[in-house]
Formats: sequence, structure tokens, C-alpha cells
Amino acid sequence: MGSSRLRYLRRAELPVDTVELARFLIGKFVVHDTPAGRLSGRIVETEAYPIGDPAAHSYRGQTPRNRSMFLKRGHAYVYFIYGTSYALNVSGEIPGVGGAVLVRAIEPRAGIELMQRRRGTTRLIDLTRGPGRLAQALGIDRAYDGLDMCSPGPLRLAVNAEKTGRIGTSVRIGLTRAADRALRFYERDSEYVSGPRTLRV
DNA sequence: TTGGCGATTGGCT
DNA sequence: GCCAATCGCCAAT
Repeated sequence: MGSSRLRYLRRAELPVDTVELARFLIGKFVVHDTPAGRLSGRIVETEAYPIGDPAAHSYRGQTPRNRSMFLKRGHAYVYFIYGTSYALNVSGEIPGVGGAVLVRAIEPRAGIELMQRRRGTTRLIDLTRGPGRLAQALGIDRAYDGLDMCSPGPLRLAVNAEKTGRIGTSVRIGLTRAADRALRFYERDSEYVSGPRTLRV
């Protein structure tokens, strides 16, 4: 079992590049400490929304909604989409430059019971597969937008001694613009990756 | 002030 | 696999 102790990631450990960060974050952990206990999961799928990307919310410049994308790397950018779901991102560039990594799927680890309650299902596989689902399971909403995940606080990035499996690459999911760019990263052997089978080789 | 649209999900076929 | 639900954002009026 891979349950060795977690160590919080320092900002200096994060690559100063959104695409590199997207790959780096595979196998790392999202940790949410709540009054009801710790919720955590191992990141198995990400997408990069880098500088100059027409599909990125930051493409047309800073606005009230996307301002967290312009914070120094390691800050949470949380947005609400389709009237139904929140999505958790990690900013990936220097201050004033927009770029972020969408966390698309995690493997649930700590606080599974609480996640099941929040999600209204006990099926592990459906708990945190997809950006909206993992945000709901972890209890992340707009209140978490702008939080520094590399400083003391409820939401952190962490790592442990587990090895990361082979990482696959594909186009991103659900886009119309810049839909051809291979900016999605995932752990090949994970059961907890979202998206169609055809994107999983 | 407004309307078109989106980095999704869940339910139904 | 397909499609409706749902609502905040922002470019254009």
C-alpha cells in the first residue's frame, strides 16, 4: 500500500512553466484540511492552460474571474462552469502572467467517507473522476479561489515516497478552441482517470 | 443591460 | 453515446 507520509511542496519545487507544472503534478497530492478532517487525493490527470493558449481563461487578459491565474505559481484558481460544477486549477507562471493547470482527476486517499457523503455515492471510481466531481468531493468552491497552496492554509499540495507510473499525453477534453494541442497528462495505469477510453493509450 | 456560451455531469437510450 | 440542465461571466450593444 502506498500510504507513506506526506510532505508539503514548497513553491521553489514547482516548475515555473504551466505545461511543465501539469506534468509535474501527476502523482502529487491535493490536501484539504477541514474541521471534519483531512481530505486528500493523488493527482492522476491534469490539463495545461498556458501562456498564449486561446482555450485558456487568461487568453484575453486579466478579469475579476480569472485574476488567480495571474498570481505566482502554486495558487488555487477555482471557477464555476456550466451552472453545475466547480473546477480546481493551480497557477503556473510568474506574477502578472496568466497560466494554470486544471486538476481533472485524483485518486481518493484520506477522508473517503466524507467524500462519499459529499458526492452522494459510495462508488470509489465515481468519487473524484472529473474536475467537477473532485471539487465536490473535496468541498472546494469559489471561497478557495486565490488561496496559496504553498503556504499554511486549508488547501495544500504535497508529495510522498510513492513512485509515479508512466505518464500519457493527449489532447484536452471538452474544448472547441485549440482542441488539437496535446496538453493533457495522466497516469496510464490509473483507474481514476476521466475521459473517453480512446484518449487512454 | 443583455444574451450567447462554456476547461461538466448525470440520466436516459 | 447523446443531450438537457443550469448560471456566472463578459463582449457587445
